[in-house]
Amino acid sequence: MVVEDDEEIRLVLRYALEDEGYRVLEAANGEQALVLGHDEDPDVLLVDLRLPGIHGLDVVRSVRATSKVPIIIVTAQADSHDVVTGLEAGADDYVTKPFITKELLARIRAQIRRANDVASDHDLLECGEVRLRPETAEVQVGQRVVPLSPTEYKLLAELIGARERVVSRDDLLRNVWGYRNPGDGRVVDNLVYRLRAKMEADPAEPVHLLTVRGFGYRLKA
Amino acid sequence: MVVEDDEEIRLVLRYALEDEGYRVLEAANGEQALVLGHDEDPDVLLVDLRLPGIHGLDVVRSVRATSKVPIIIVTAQADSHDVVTGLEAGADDYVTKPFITKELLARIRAQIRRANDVASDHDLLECGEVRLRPETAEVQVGQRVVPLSPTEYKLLAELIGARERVVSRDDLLRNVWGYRNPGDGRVVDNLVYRLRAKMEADPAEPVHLLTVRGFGYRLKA
DNA sequence: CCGCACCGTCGCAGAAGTGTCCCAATTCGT
DNA sequence: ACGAATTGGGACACTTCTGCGACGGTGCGG
Repeated sequence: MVVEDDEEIRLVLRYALEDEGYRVLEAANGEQALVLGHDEDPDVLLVDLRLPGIHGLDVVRSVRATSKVPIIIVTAQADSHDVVTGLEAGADDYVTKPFITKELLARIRAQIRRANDVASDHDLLECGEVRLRPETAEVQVGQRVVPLSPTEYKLLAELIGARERVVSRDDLLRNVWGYRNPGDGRVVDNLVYRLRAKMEADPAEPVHLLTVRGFGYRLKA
Repeated sequence: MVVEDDEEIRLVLRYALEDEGYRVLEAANGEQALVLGHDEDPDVLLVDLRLPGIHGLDVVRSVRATSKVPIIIVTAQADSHDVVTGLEAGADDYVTKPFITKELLARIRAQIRRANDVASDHDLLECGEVRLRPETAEVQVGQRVVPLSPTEYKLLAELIGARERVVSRDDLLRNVWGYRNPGDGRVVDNLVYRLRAKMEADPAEPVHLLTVRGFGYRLKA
């Protein structure tokens, strides 16, 4: 995704990137960037620092707050203060305009390569003995590894995201099933039952996925 | 490790780095760099391109041939050709003299951080027993070698690129077929079926190209 | 001790996801 | 032009997932 207010530069970048086989998203300002970035989940961000509205640095920070996507700053001046600030805000690299296309492409390739390497072990979601593996859609409990169905996966991800806090049935219905109105049968209980059958050694005596009577469910380390 | 023939710059770097708590090795030329690097196995290399004797680029290549240690090029001129060549020789980053110490330090930190994350090789076209041969467009599975059609080749290349991670049908449609919008029939399943017929001993019980129900396909080593 | 709310357990049927095979359209070499 | 290889689409069967309801057990307050 290219975040850049100057249309001419955007086009130059688009053509250069598409020539290399990349799919390109364009954002002319920070707001667009945040919305588009959230919806489309791009593989790399090229961000101009000088943007109308939200400053590029804030875009970097906002994105970095929720994502590990590689961010390359494209800035008009070789201002080393901006660069340092940018890198510390979470950017991974930078180039200064006027940039040499070939160099930019090399840097993009490098970032993508690195992101692929990092992705595997770095997204590891875990809570105590329970480890979720996004790369294979499996749970590992102790030494045992079990494949999960899509719903089971989402449920467990939600619970792990809450660490050891209780998550109510309503919250689960909303975030896993996408329901709007609460109280929709016993879908959650069911899924928990099935999940326990997979990940608990003794499903009748769960040690990882606990019930908190009257409130919901939670994980325990 | 600082590889730099100018003693003054070496000292500047040494002091700056030691101030940050790093331990610094110095090499005044390429030969020293290779020997010292081999014996001491440093965490980061700072390499000047203009060296007496062996050229810095060749140092980069030699080191990169056997190691993944982060290499940062320190070059006297902002010559973009050198930079591109350097990055393609295997360097991870560069700064140009005169450099701002704070920026250099930020880049070193970034490289160390990223080196800790990296785990696997990436341009290797094999995964477990499955090995792709670009020059003949064939797969080798164990001892058996089978020719592939163009689409089969691309599909397998995509899967191998993902190592053992799951790849969704949408991703495959995008990256192998070049589709833009998801959900286009069952082309993927078909290709997988044909690929399994070629590379699996028992296509009904695949051991290499696995289905992850609800998510996509993945390879297994 | 009793009743109630809450939860575990299980069976069932429709829905969704895949494997398998066949066919037509296209491409390419002969 | 003809045939082989490739490839996308579709039909059908089969497996797995998933939502729902029913039943019974358990904890809690009166």
